[in-house]
Amino acid sequence: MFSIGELSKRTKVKVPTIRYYEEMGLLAEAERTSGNQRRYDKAGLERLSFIRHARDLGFSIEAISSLIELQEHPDRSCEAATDIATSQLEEVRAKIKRLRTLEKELSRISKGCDGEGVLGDCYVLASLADHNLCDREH
Amino acid sequence: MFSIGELSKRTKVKVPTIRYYEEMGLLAEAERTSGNQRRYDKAGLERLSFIRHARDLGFSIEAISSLIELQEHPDRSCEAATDIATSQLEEVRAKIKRLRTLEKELSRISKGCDGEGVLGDCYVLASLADHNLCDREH
DNA sequence: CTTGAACCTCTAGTCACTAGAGACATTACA
DNA sequence: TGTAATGTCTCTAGTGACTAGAGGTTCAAG
Repeated sequence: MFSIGELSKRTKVKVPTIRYYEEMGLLAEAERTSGNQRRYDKAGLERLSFIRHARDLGFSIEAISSLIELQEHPDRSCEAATDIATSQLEEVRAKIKRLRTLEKELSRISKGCDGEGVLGDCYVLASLADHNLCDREH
Repeated sequence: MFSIGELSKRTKVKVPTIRYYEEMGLLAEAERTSGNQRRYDKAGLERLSFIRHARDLGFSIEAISSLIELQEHPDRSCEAATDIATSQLEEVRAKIKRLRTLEKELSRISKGCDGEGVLGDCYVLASLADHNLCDREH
């Protein structure tokens, strides 16, 4: 059994974040010492590692909740879990696509201005003021 | 002179968002009718278009504030504006990089599981539980 | 047995909005 | 001119996923 600080060190999840996850129902309520401090075991560590890993991959708290619920029924079909992962993948791909468009636009804007002139003629500001100067929609 | 709703239609920025921008100091306080309703002119429209466009490109409210301040001194060097745009571009590139890593990882996880088995053997859940199953850091 | 670090709960703040309540203003039409 | 519908006003609270801080308690080392 170890303390919340120890759990924090091992998982690299900050202490207040662990308490937050408990409040959100991602982590079961921890056992307590007689002095009301949380104590964790290996199961708690594994659960939090799972959450941390999923968060790193961009899964929302809600999605993680669903995944955890699924974990608790190992006999069921794993279609639902695969669905969640796939839709997360789609979201990531959509974000990448959008960011690539922005990248092109921003790089065009940055390049258009060498930073040496005066703001009155600045291409950065002009581009932002006038959408028509853009190559494409975004 | 036109109303906030009209301005909203023309810029595609929602009415409460316009009021929010005013509160945040991005938009000057609008003139009012005798009945206390906001009225805008061409200058207000242009200013809001600028803000909208910059937000679309992912600039933070704070960055936009700086850009607007710069706009008000057309005699100064445009280096600062270029800096803001460039750092925004760097942020976007960093995000893309990170998301690409996630994409690879998620696609590996999704592919590992055809959704036909049972949760107890689900590769999606196993991958999330055990970081060691990952190809690389993320 | 004392000290100091770690822990507890609770509230409030972050960002960029969004939603809703309840009251007042404007506009279109009869 | 009357009225009904739509628009607008302010204010408060909620979103997601935390983070920061106050003020108090408990633990572990020496």
